[in-house]
Amino acid sequence: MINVPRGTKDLLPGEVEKWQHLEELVRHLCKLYGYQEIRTPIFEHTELFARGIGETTDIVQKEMYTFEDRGGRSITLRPEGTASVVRAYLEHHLYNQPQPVKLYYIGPMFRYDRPQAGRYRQFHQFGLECLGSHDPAVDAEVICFTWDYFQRLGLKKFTIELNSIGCPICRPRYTKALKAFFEPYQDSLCSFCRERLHRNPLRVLDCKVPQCQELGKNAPVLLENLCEECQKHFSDVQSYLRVLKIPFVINPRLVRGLDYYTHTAFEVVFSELGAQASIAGGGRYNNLVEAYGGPPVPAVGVAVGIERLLLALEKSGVQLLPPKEPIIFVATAAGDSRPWLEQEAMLLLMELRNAGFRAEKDYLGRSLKAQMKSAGKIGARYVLILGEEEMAAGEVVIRDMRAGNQFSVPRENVLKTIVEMKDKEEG
RNA sequence: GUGGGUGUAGCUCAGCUGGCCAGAGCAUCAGGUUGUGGCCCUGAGGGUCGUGGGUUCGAGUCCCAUCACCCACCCCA
Repeated sequence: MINVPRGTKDLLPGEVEKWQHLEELVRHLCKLYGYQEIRTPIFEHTELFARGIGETTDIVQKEMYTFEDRGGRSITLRPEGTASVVRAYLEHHLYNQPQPVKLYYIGPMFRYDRPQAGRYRQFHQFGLECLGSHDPAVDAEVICFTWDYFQRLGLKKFTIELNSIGCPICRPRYTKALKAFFEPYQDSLCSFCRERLHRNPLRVLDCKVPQCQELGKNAPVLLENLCEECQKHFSDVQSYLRVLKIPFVINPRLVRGLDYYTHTAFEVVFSELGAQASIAGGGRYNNLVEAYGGPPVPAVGVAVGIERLLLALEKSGVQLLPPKEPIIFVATAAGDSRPWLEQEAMLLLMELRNAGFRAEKDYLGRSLKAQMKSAGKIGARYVLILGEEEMAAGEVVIRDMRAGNQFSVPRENVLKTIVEMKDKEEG
């Protein structure tokens, strides 16, 4: 018996419909916001991620699905979407198109993590990337999209956390000050933070160990040390959000690991999910395109985790299953002429489907009784019964499964009658 | 990668301190007379008790290992 690989799962009927619904809304909103879909490969040269995401991050250091292909190339299953989009933007010279270029993607991502609630090795994201504009309005648009999307789905109790992590001018200045601040207390920090202090000092402020928190209380605050330009950008983004009436809270400890990330950082948190509370994250990355060897193109983006969103929606009591298409079941009565009736049934199915109805019949050679039973089980709205006698008289029985009554109509009027009943029902 | 919990039919679970206990409900399929559903009744199929070792006369039931899932840490979607 072979099972799915660890950290992956099958999506069965009953569940996929929810995914389809989420995806449809993504596509619909992207149309409204002017984002066009881009499909990139799910694997790339390892170097793309190593350079773009950062050699020092956990993703690159221990979470990548990397392998050598038969040609000896190092290949990695994408752990996130931005790197590929930027690669494609450069590779196809999209910077020569009218700017900004607004793209969205949707699909599987892969990280070799230890699975737990809301965390899988193959998980799914959709994301937006807007390349080519510095305008804080774009930051606001991306956040607005995210908020709009969750709002339309009916998600409750989520929080948009916002921060600015500065730029290559002010952040290094700040991290240096931060290091200088903590260094005298190094021995009092937890072992993780001692490591963090070198790799990513901002994270020390986010540590949960009480002692580290205590020490961090008097540390310099990034938001108070932004350069003028960063401050302006940050306050502009906030102004836009206020005008749009999008609620947010400022979380000074919200951090992005790398130098390519600049200015805006935001996350959408659904606290009831526990340890994996973050259902979306995004921000600006004004230096990534250049880092990949392209022109200096500013950009901002967001990624939404579908599995986590689904969990959050469930906790919000959101019903995602769309109403089912009414089923018309064609049954045949037993008897010597059943083979012929079966052919008639197939023909009727086709007619119904051509007219836009969902139509089904039995394929297990069941008795009429059993056919009725299974029609009831799958929730058929009407059952058309092809009986020997009626057919001989040129008639078909239409049974209304909800009302529990039935009547005969001439064979040639079956479609017409069904359409009439449907129209009547829909008022 | 570290720590804790769990693992019995498709699903939810029972099986006390090791010995006819391999079970229930639901689901599936078939019947309840001759051409009709939803309720009810009857019956059937389906399990190497996660896997592999070990202890024992004998192991779902004890021990070890392994795998998977869940939860937490790390990190993130």
